Amino acid sequence: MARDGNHTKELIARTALHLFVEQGITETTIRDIAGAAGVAEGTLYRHFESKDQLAWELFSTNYLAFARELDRLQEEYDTLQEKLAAMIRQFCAFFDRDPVLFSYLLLAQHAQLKKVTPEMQTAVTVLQKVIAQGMAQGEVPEMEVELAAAMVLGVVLEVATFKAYNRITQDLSQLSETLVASCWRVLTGDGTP
Amino acid sequence: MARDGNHTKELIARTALHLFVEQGITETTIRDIAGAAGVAEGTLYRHFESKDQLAWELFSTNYLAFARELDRLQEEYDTLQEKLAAMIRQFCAFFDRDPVLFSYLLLAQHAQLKKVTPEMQTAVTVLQKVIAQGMAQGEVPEMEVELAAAMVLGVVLEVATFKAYNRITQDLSQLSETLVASCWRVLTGDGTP
DNA sequence: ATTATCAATGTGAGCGTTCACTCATTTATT
DNA sequence: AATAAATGAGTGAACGCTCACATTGATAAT
Repeated sequence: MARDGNHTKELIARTALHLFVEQGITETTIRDIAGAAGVAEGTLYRHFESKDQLAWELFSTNYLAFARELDRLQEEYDTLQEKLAAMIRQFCAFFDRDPVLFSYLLLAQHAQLKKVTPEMQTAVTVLQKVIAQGMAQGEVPEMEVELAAAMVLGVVLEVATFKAYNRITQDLSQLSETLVASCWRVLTGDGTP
Repeated sequence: MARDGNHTKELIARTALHLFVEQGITETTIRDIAGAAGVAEGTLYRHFESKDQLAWELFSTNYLAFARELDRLQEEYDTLQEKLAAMIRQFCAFFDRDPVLFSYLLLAQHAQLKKVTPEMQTAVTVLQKVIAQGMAQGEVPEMEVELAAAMVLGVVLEVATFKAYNRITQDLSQLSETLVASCWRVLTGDGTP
């Protein structure tokens, strides 16, 4: 191997990730990425087919890997309450470990989600599955699974978004138990006050 | 007045709104908008300074107007519970009335929020103000206002997002009482299980 | 009633710029 | 010497925007 190509690819990917988050994907040019990474434009095309493919690889790899991680985790527990708590803690840890990556997944969703085929497992489908099981077991009252999933996801995702915008200062992991409790309250209410 | 210019401006604005939501702002060209609206490119510049200004006008007008609407509404009620319920119902009605506009505000946020100065009143600041008052009155337990606002906003916003993606079929207004109940449960829990 | 005038509105070919991407060449490693 | 990696000037296409000109309709003068 000459001039570690893998290191260069990683460097380009990380640099692109940061710039995409700061400026948006379309607003970031190949020259921007190459310049910030300290490589020539041509080098980028030795490691990625195109700018689109770079953006997609950055998205799909991490988006799908996170879904697998969540699914593997939920299998370790028996009740919805435990599964949900574990997933939320994992989510918070993921955010704290790499906030830039999280922001990218959030940002790129609109553009890239069209390329996600229905049979792919995402964080949303895992959450819906777990909630549906919990309802079938009578652990929480019956309601529309999609609605329940949206509300739970909303609690966690919006807090993460606030954190990404520095509207919240604490680490997400410090807030995970509050989030778990709030999500549980949302699920155990049946909607009639 | 010759060849109703106001009508043309509205036509261009609505067309741009739809295309921006479908394809993204940067991905939509002036030619796209002009073509879809059935006018020449030059006509667009007769009514808007630039593409950026068109996107900003579309955003700021509606974003700030909605915040004013919410603030006016909350003033009509005395308790946090009533204020919150009224605001959520208003939010749902707004979405159902013009889902495309809502999607645009959601989509454009990332790009346009930098131009929103801190002293401008937004839906988020109104929500935070109302929640802070409710806590001061002892109506709900004390907790970080930003965190509480994020969770409440998340519940409503994510359900709206699901609806925008057709993951939920009912009108948002049909779900408003469920959302109100869920948000209330989030606020009245103190986070310690 | 007819015509002239004028400002508002609409047009689209063309301009300068920027962009993603290519490729002949150079550099580093084995 | 052979190969993998890196380079950056160059290319064609697409973009936002301009501008000289055409069209329209209201108003005023005849």
